Amino acid sequence: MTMSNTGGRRKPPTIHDVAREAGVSRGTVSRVLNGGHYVSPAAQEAVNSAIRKTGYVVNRHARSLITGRSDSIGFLLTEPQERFFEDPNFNVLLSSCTQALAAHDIPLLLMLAGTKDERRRITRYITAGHVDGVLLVSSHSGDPVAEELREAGVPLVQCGKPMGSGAKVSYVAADDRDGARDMVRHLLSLGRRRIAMVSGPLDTPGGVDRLAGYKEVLTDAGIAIDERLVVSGDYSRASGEAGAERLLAQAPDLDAMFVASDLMAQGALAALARAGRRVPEDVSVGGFDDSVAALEATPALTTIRQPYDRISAEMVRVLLAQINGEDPMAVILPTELVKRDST
Amino acid sequence: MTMSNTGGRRKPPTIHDVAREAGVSRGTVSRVLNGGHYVSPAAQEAVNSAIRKTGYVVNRHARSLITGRSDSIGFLLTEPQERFFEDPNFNVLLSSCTQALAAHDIPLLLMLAGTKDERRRITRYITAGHVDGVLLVSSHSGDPVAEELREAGVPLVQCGKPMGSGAKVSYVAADDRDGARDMVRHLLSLGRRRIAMVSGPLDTPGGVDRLAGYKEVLTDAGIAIDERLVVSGDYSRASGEAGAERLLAQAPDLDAMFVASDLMAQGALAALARAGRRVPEDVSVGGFDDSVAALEATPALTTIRQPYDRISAEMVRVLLAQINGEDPMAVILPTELVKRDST
DNA sequence: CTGAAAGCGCTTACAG
DNA sequence: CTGAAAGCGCTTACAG
Repeated sequence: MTMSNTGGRRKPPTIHDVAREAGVSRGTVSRVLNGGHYVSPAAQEAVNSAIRKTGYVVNRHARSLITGRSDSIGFLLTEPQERFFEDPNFNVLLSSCTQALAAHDIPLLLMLAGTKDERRRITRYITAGHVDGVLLVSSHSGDPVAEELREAGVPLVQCGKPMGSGAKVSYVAADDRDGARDMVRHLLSLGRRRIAMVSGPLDTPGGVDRLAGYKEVLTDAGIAIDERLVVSGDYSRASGEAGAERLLAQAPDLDAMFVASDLMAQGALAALARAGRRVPEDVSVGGFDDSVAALEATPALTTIRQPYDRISAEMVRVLLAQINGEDPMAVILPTELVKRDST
Repeated sequence: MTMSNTGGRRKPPTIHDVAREAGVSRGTVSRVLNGGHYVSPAAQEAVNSAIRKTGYVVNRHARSLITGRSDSIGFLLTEPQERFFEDPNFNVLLSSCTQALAAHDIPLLLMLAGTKDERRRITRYITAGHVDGVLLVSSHSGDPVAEELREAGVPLVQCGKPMGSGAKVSYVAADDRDGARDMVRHLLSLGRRRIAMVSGPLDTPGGVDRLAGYKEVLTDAGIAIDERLVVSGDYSRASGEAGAERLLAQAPDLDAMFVASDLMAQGALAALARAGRRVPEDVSVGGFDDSVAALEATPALTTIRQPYDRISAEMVRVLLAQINGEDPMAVILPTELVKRDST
């Protein structure tokens, strides 16, 4: 028992050690490990106390070898990383997915596949069965990785509605269109009538749907859509700044701006400040996301909250269900208007 | 061969399939997989082409079961996550570590252990051998996890100099003290004489060392240290704002601020703007990190660049060496002054 | 240089 | 409810 442990790693106890300690067979130990079905209370008890005593932790490799499952999940980013890492939403998503999985004792493998080469390597790794399923963060349409994984039958859930074909892919998304509607209605309720919009990229669902919500509410209010009031950015801060500048040039009489992400709204705020427009006195500004960027902005941004904690939890739930044989499904979560100082 | 693949996952080829295809034994296949020693060129060739043909990918679980290695690395965060996720440096670190490991075909497991419970669970997981080594991001002194892992003999490298005991732990860090010296010298060269500092937390090495560099240069320049010119924050934006406000109250005649992180400097900039001080005309402001926060700031921040790409690469290199039996080592990387518009 | 064989630590029918 | 046994896919001495 008194093993000389000179810095090296001890050999961990195996199921065999537990069985000996508990006075049962390895099969019985395995049974209590896997749910305790068909095990007598006495054996159950003996095994549990032996596990505590030995400090036994299951060897996942041995288990995976036989079950054919890896008991791990991949978190895959298939686009240039800068975009995601710049975006505060990404952090929230990554950390809450990690936590949701931790609750199931499932480790998360982070996979970055920004280049073609990396995508090939990682697709191979995944299809070889090294993870049981994939949480995919990729907004653009026609992502080849998503398609390949789907064809290979890898359980998959996307964050955000996929643009592409109506293929049966699971996804979890906030209700972009409804969020946009809420924001524009709020702006209208403030008496604003020349409401501009900086949308997201129009090859992403968030870009398209938020713009659609904007147009819908204005039209319903009897306000004609003025194309000079609409520009689009790429969700980066810089593009929000450029977009706002363009709007100020095209439509100097604007009295509100709905910007499709908080980060872009930060940029818009900078452009407005430079142009000498006061926020919210002269121009009301609404963002989208309710990320830390909304609070960091000056003034603090009125925005549409995307429930990223719930999104992550649902992504994990849907993926786990799919791994267990359930069919794909889409989950749409409601957003919420958060009023702060910019409107 | 024409297996009906109704959406399910095909059973991947095994070493046995490759052996049959190549007309050799499984042992020989394994040998070429593991470096090709003691294999004839002909066999080598046959096996490689069989691998291509079958699309074989090694089953890591089977391999790990026998080698006793997991062929994966953990990236462990032992503090409340908000801190790290708010900090843009963290993203850079995480993504470049992932990439550095990908080059070795080693997957990275993300591990968040913000609470005591999680720390216990994860320590257990790690010491059970589920990862071969750990990249640890934890700045505070006396982190119990670091200590436990070290005692268990788990290969470990920390990001940043550990505060605690002079224990033999590997770490990789930027030269904080030297970076601080460069910044303060730069401020002096601009003619500034009432240079204030917002330091980091004084229970972190970055907090202590950057402050030491500041004091050293001033003293060398024959300027007495004025304690009213020194406050400390916790690296958050808010604490930078609060710190700058305190400085302005305590020492209204200050003509420069050296702020120990770009994020805090953003906050300081906001406080200065509110106080009506122009940057850099009235007050020169220097940051630290050269994170995206430096570029997002208005005006763009003069700062000290921490080479996070190199830091990550070195962390991975040192960890891999340690896994292969090498002794721990510390690596200190030089910083660089980046001049922008705030000084 | 190469094949046959043992064994890594676990799970799971199969008998009882 | 429980034990004995087979087998998951690989690596590695061991003979040749």
